[in-house]
Amino acid sequence: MPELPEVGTVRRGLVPVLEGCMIARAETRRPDLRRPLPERFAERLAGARVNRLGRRSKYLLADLDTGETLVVHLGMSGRVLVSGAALGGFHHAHAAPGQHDHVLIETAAGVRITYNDPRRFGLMDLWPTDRIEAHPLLAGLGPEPLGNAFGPGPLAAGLAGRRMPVKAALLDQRVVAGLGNIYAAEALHRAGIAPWRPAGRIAAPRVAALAAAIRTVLAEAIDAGGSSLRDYRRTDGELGYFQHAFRVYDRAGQPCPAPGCGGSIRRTVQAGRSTFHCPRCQR
DNA sequence: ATGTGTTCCTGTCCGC
DNA sequence: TGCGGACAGGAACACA
Repeated sequence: MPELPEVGTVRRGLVPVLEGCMIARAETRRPDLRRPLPERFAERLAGARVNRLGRRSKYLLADLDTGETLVVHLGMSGRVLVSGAALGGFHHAHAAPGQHDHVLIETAAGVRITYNDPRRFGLMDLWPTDRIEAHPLLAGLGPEPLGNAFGPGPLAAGLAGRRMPVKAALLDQRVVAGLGNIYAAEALHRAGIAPWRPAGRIAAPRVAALAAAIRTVLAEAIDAGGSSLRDYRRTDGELGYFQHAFRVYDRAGQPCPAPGCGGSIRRTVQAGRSTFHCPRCQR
């Protein structure tokens, strides 16, 4: 579910209530998500101050003053909701946890952060902050698409020699970190590249256009607060609205929005994932 | 080494 | 209305 813009939006919502704040209490309502939660997870969080809340690819990273970093991935259906902020000294009661509320974190200021994940494809881990780049899930990640380490050159290098469809290559987090099914399809449409084209067989100018399209579509989606289809919500429970700006994703049979194109959006399946594209203007 | 298929889990939607 | 099957923002893993 959440790709880079959604995780970035969650981070934006959490920064004001978490960064610089103390975790007063944590509660795990089951022992595992996709994999077991860390040993003594709640105890290791309680009393810790959050020095900084960052994001790497689709991971949230909360640096604690205990020397550990809390690593959170939302999987397909993970949500983070903020509630119960103390306003003017008035603390209102927290709602009873719901069925898929798996982890609760409460700050010293009376804010509750609820991690909800029906499918439990998400994960949480604790890892030494000074070695966070060596975390097994982070070590192999490619460049951040919005950072200086990404551009036409790095993208071309990541795609070079690969015969798999470029759409599948964009989902490989080693090539570029943070793209998922929506934004890979949207970036390819903006760049006019067909999703089944072999990744290593795209001319340099078109790879450059793709790198630019990746950056712009992600930046626009972040501005829109991400895309809400089914599960995703912002931390205040509101919807993102970038789904209204989709040009191909989930638009099978609808007209291609490219000016003067007149094509019709098609849905196909690649590597087990739905792909949407316009056969007319994507080559 | 690369690339594809399967799997984890729950919820929703659609056709019969 | 019930039931089965397809499908869903991810990605690790087993395999050809």
